[in-house]
Amino acid sequence: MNQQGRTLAKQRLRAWLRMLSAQRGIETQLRERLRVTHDSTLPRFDVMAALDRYRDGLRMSELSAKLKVSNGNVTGIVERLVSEGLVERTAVDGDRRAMRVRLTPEGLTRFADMAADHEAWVGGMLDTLSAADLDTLISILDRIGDRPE
Amino acid sequence: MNQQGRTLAKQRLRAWLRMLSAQRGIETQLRERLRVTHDSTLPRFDVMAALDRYRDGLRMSELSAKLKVSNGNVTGIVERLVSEGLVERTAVDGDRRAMRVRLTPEGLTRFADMAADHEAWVGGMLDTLSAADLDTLISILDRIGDRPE
DNA sequence: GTTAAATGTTTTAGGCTTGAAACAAATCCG
DNA sequence: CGGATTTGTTTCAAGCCTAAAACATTTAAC
Repeated sequence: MNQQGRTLAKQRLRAWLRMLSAQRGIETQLRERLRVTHDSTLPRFDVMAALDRYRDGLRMSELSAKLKVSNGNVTGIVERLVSEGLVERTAVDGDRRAMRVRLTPEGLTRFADMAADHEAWVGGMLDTLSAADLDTLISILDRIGDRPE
Repeated sequence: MNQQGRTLAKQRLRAWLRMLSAQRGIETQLRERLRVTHDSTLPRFDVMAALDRYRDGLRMSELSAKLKVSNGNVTGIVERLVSEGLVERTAVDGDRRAMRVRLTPEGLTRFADMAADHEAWVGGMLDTLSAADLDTLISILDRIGDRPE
């Protein structure tokens, strides 16, 4: 490999490490604030956000696909949300294997509260970026080919 | 808040969600490949990368600070690396509370192998980005203020 | 219709992660 | 000095996460 290729590879690695660092910093903040302010966690927030967007509910497998996490993982998180009364599971008629999950009325209002804070927190952490920066960032991120093969 | 502020906040949220999505996609790939090719994990790789950079070793607390994870977390990961013979812990003289952790010779060569693959994998996933994109991305990420208060 | 394959979900085993509590050693301070 | 605080690390309880196995149900293929 030539010099240019080597340098480019190093630069890509550097970019990845910065992404990782920024992401961890932001997540640490969000996790902490969600815990203190709403006695909740990021994974629960993520599940509720998906269900808030799909008000008719989602199947377990749709949920794990949206969130890009394993099926078994979602099972546990939903279980806790159900026991907190924020989410409910109903049978899907026509397919006795599947479960439909959706927010309860309580879950809906609780999520609205959390989402408002969440948006403000993220906004605060990214407030050093201009509208142009944000557009640029999004367009670059969208071009990352992180799919297998 | 005016229309512009609202839109900007939404755009920031959108940028954050893209970061998260790209990051998860890349991590999923790296985790899988590290597992299949080197029978290892990302957290172990991260610890070894830090120790590879600081050949004289690091204290447990320095290690957790570099990696931005909790102390207790590092304890467990180092424990497994020690049992695999890739890392060793020695007393710090002058302070009987502290431990110095470093790669073993075996750990050093094993890490070199993994790091080469890792760099190539990351390079492959970011190969749609030009040198200019990478510079832009890094400069934007570096301006994110993810520190508390 | 019966068997075989595929699909949807949960369970399991093991590892990662955190925040808080526990412990030990070092330092501060009267 | 001797007690109080701080510092470095581990332990603990709980939750998150994955891959693989197990299970139930549905669909496909004879």
